[in-house]
Amino acid sequence: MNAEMTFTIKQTAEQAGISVDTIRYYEKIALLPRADRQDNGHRLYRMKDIDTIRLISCLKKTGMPLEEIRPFLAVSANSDPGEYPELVDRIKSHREHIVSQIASLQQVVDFIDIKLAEGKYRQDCPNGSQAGMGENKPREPKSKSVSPAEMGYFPVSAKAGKSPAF
Amino acid sequence: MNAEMTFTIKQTAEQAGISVDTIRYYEKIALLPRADRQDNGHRLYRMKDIDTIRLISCLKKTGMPLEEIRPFLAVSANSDPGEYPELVDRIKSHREHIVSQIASLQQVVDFIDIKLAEGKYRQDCPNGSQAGMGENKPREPKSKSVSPAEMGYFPVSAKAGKSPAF
DNA sequence: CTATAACTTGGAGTCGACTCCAAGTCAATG
DNA sequence: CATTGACTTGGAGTCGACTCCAAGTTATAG
Repeated sequence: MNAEMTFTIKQTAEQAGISVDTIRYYEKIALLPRADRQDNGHRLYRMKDIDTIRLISCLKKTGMPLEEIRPFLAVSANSDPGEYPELVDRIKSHREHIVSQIASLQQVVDFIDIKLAEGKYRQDCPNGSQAGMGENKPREPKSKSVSPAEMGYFPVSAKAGKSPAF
Repeated sequence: MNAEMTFTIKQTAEQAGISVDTIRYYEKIALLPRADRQDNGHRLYRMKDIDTIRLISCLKKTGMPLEEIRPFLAVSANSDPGEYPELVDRIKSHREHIVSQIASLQQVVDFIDIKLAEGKYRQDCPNGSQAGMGENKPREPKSKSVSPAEMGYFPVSAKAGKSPAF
């Protein structure tokens, strides 16, 4: 129950798994708020700052560009999304984006599995936006089968061709 | 069915959902093999080329850098992964990468849901149980993939409090 | 015959996200 | 007191992945 544990930029970088330069860069572009400084001018971080950096790393891993991460942090900082309906909308929309990304990734996994299983390749990985799939948590969704042709940028015979046996 | 349908670069770009410049760029960096040319020098594409480009787009969406996509295409082109055990290993490893990415994304979705549901934030997406594994050294040169140390997402236990578990 | 459109090429420019550097400050150490 | 090390700053450089441009060719339309 110590008062408040604090960290140097180096310790913070280690804990969050990113470089000190990156932390300074995030502050520079104001993705992170200006960190408190000690008397000697050194940056001082607290657990919540590390959590924020971790959140950034996590979102980045989902392929979200830094600019899109901003609204998440704004909400995060305020702990009150209800007050920012616009941000909430953006977040909800990004949630949908992520959900479809999950579907897309799952298809790639299926694709790989099929290829590896039968020693053949070729056949596209259905891309894109799919209509309305719900949420759910594919914990270990073994084979869910490559989805049927749905969306598609255009009405193409693309899906035609050789189907991977099965 | 006609023998072999062919497409111009523009049609190909439209079908694959990327720009013609990007197709030329991929050829320039040899991610795509040099396309056949017509008598007038124009590039000529076939369905399989479009499939390949779609595969690239799909893998890109999973956050894979172009250089890592190469081996996939090599296997794809040969339609015989069995002959390239090394490539198969890389692909398997990328499969794992994708699976963990899915977990990561699901984490973010859960995070958002919790956030939106209770109007509070804070609680990271973290590397939660990183009690005692070696941290990734900052000296890590060029590796952006998910280090094993980076994956320890909390299960949606975030409900109750916000006290970081350590 | 010219204009337009669709392509070709090599190369330059852009953008996001770092990553590195030089010069300086400050605290502790030999 | 000189050195070492961890930090500070502003700014330059890098890298991946495009994106745009100028100059040229070829095919078709008016």
